[in-house]
Amino acid sequence: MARGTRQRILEVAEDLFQHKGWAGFSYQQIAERLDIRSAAVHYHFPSKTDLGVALLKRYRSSFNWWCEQLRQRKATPEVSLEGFFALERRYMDEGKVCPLGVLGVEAEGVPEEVRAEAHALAGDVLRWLTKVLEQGNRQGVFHVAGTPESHALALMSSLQAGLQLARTLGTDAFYTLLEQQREQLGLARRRRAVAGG
Amino acid sequence: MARGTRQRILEVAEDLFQHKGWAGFSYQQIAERLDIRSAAVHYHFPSKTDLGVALLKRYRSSFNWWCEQLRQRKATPEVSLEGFFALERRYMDEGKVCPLGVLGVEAEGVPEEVRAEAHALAGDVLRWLTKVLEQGNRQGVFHVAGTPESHALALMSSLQAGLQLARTLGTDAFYTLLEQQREQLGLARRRRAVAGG
DNA sequence: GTCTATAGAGGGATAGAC
DNA sequence: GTCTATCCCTCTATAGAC
Repeated sequence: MARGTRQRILEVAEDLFQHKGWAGFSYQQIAERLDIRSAAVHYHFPSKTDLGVALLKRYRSSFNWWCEQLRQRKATPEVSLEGFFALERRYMDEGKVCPLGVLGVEAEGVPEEVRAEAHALAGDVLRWLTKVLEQGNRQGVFHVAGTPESHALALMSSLQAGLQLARTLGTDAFYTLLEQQREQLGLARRRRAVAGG
Repeated sequence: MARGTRQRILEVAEDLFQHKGWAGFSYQQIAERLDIRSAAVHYHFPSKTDLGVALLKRYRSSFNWWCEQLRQRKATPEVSLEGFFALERRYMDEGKVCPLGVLGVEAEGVPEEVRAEAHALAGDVLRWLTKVLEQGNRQGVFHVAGTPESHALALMSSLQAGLQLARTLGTDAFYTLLEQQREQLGLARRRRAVAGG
C-alpha cells in the first residue's frame, strides 16, 4: 500500500473538502475514514498546505486528462459541453460544491500555495470552456453572447453558485440555472433522468 | 454602552464573516477588534449559533429596510437594480463575498438555525429581484430571459460567484460578470468610476 | 456589562518505537 | 509505513468576582 494509501488519502480529502470546506476538514476525519491514525496522514502530507497543494494539482490533472480524452475522441462542442454539465451535476448529486467556490469563500484562511493552484485550475477550466464555446459558435451550434471568454466565465459562475444555492434553496435552484445556461446557448432542453433501457 | 456593544459586535462579526467565512472567525477575533474580552461577547451571544442567527436576521432586516426605502421613493426598476448592483460592488471593493455564498459552501458545518435564516434571506432577495424584473419587463426597460424568477436566480448567482472568483482571478472577473448581466437585460454599459466633479 | 480564570474539546504537528 | 504518545495552540463555553 505504498502509494495506495496516498491516493486514498487524496480521495477522502477531496470528498471532505467539497462537503465541509477547507477549514471544515481535518487529518482526524481523513484518518477515521481510512481506519488509520492521523500521524499516518502526516507521513504522506506533512502539513495541511502540502495536502492542499496535492489536492488542487489532482483536480487539475484530472480535468486536463478528461479534456484530453474528449479531444482524442474528437468530441463535438455539444458533447464536450454536456460532459462538463454532467461533471457539475455529479457534484450536485453527491452534495458537493465546486472546489473553486470553496477556495473563493475561504480564501483568506487558505495558504497562498494552495490559492496559487486554484488560480491555475480556474485558468485551465476557463480556457477549455472558451475554446469549446468558440468552436460551437463557429459551427453555428451555440449562440455565444458577448465574447467566448466572458460567456465561459458566466457559465462557470452560474454552476458554481448553483451548487451552493442548492444547499440553501434546494436542488431546483441548480437545475433551473443549468437549464437556463442551455437555453441561452440555444441548446435543446434535456429530459431529466428518465428510466430507460 | 448597553446595546451599543451588541451592535458593534454584530458589525465586526459581519465583517469577519464575509472575509473569513463561518468557521474562519472566532469570538477572540471579535473581542480583539473591539478591545474587550471574548467572555464579554459570550454575554451578548451565549453561543456561536445565537450570534449567527442574529447576524442573518440583521442581513434580512437591513435588506428589507433598504427595499422599503426604494419603494417609498418610488424608485424605477432601473434605479432599483442599479442599487442592488451597487451593494454587490461595495462587497467587492471591501474584499467581501456574499453571505449566501459563505453559508452555501460551509453549510455542513453551520448550525441548522443559521441555515434556516439563510434560506429566508435568499427568499427575500429572490422575491424582490423577481418583482423588479417583472416591473421592468412590463415597462419594456428590461429584456427578461425566461421567467422573472429564473432570471432573478441567474442574476444573484452570477454576482455571488463573481465575488468569489474575484479572489482567485482578480477583480476583472466580477466586473465582467456584472457588465454581462447588464447587457443581457439590455441596459447601457456603465462608465467605470470616472473622476468627476 | 465586563472582567479573570479555566474547563474541555479538537486541531495541526512532531518524536520515536515498531 | 504506521503506530503511540505528546506538545502546543486555538476554539467554544462557563463560573464567579467586580
